[in-house]
Amino acid sequence: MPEGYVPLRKTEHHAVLAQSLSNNGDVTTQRSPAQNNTSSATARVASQLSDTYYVDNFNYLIKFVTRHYQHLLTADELKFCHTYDSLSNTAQQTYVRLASRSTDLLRTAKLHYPEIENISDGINELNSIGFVSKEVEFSSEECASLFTRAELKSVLGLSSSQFDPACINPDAFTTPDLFGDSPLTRLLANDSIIAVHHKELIVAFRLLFFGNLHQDFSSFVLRDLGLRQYENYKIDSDTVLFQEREQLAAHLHYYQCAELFDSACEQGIDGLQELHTLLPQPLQYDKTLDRRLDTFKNRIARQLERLEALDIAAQIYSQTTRPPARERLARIQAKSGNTDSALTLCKAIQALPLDTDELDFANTFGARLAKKAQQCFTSPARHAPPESTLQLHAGNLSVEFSVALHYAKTGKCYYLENSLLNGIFGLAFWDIIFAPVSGVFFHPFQHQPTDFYESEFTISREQMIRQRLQQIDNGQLQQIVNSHHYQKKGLRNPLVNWQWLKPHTLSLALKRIPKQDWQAIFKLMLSDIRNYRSGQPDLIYFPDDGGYELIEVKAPGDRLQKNQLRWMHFFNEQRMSHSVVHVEWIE
DNA sequence: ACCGACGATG
DNA sequence: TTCACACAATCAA
DNA sequence: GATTGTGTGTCTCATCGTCGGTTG
Ligand SMILES: [Mn+2]
Ligand SMILES: [Mn+2]
Repeated sequence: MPEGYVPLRKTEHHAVLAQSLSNNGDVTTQRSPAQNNTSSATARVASQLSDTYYVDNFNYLIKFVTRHYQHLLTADELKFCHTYDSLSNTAQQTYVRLASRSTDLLRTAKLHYPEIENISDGINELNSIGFVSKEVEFSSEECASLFTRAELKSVLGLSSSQFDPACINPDAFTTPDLFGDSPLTRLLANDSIIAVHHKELIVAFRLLFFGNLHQDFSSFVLRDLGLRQYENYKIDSDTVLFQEREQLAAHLHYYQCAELFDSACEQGIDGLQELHTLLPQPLQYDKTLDRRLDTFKNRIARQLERLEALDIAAQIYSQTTRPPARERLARIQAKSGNTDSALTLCKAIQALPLDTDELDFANTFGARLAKKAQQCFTSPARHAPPESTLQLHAGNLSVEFSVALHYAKTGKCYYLENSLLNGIFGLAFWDIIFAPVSGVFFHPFQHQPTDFYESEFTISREQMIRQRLQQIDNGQLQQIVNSHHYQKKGLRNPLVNWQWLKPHTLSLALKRIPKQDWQAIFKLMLSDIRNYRSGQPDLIYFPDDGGYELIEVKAPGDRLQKNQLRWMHFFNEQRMSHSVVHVEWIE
């Protein structure tokens, strides 16, 4: 099943090793990132949280939504905020603790909060105003998930090793045994079940505050512990993320649909089609909603393609503009023998491409289609990068490191892939990325402006970008990069990977690569950050004789990817030294 | 007894 | 809760 | 050669306790 992947988390955390290869041929491995940094941004680390931190954070959120969004809140939501405010400290503590648990049903015996003086007082108070229920009805499935397998086995008398909680008889928990006790009363002999209410309101509040649902209260904690440090950008208090209630409702609605994706996949074509009809309507004034909906529609349609429901997929693709919708549509048309409309679509993409990827597709795919159909189609010639072959002994190292080691004999060579150009771009334009453009910073936990990958990013900052390119022309690049590297070290930036960027490598790159080349690189990246932040060559090589070369390493059987070819094409046009090295293993 | 996944925590 | 890359399988001419 | 799907390394904040399964 291609979609619906199971994300697996690695608990074993391998220390990240940054290998730098010098021309004595020795391989130095450095542990990173530096914990005892002396620079300004990393000065504050490992602070302690106050003992009321979680209530403080919750109160902050409540205050934020009532202050900024009072007019958008429903009567229920307002009442919730008001009631919460009137609670005793103990009840507030208790509610925040309970609401931060992942399930709605909880066992009181499993609650251990030593900082709450008397948690049963808190629960009683919450019960009286309806924030929790002490009397709960629950299904046998819910009951099974509340207790451990050992507990269930012992109380149900099913000691079999093949015990499956999924097929417990619905009445099993309530059926009295010989002594007149039901399994449930035994499970609850020294325990009780409570239900936590109104958690869905907190979800809505999170959306109002963060603008998304993948961030939560841990953002506060991680910041306050100094584990995630954000740039101190100016938050735009004039613009507000949501104007209308229908907007909030639509986003919440979307997130509910997104959760259904996996099960819809399992239900096949009908399930996916049903899910598509379930989606909220877009709103003209909400571009974020458009983006979320279009991305999701593309995902549904892509899965329908896999199930060979091409017509339905095509219909959904044609409802969105977001790439790769037009690419997929053209492929479907070509596949179903509709060469003419596929070609027309390719020409439309060529005329008004929405991004680089789409344009490259139209050029290559259109040319191939036209050739087959013997029609006329114009597309730029493809660049064939200089290639060479290197014979190496197979060892423990990856191909990239093996080649780097080879080049280290005659210079310095680093395996940095996207980290180098991205990192220098991020440092060179740091202040512009975090510039106070209106409506791009809404809360203190953003690592990038909301429009970072949009085409408006460049337009909204045109003046600043022009100035920066001029400064680079005046020879100030090295100074700008170095000062940002020093001042901002450890702060989050969408393009800067601090562990891989060592000052030595930075200064070498800035010294060896001329400013005209940097200007061209930056202009290119600014033209489409999303598509040009990847595909950069594996290695950068600084020969002892001077100069530099960007090298993409290819093991036997591996070939250039689309985005890698794009960069090679650019290097060629800019007359920057580049090549592809094919490795042949010997012995 | 050991492990890996997972939730809770600050 | 990826994301970007390498790699393998498949199909078509 | 083109396309697609799958696997892998790297990246998440780090650590502790529990659960459930496998191994001895
Ligand atoms: Mn690579
Ligand atoms: Mn490579």
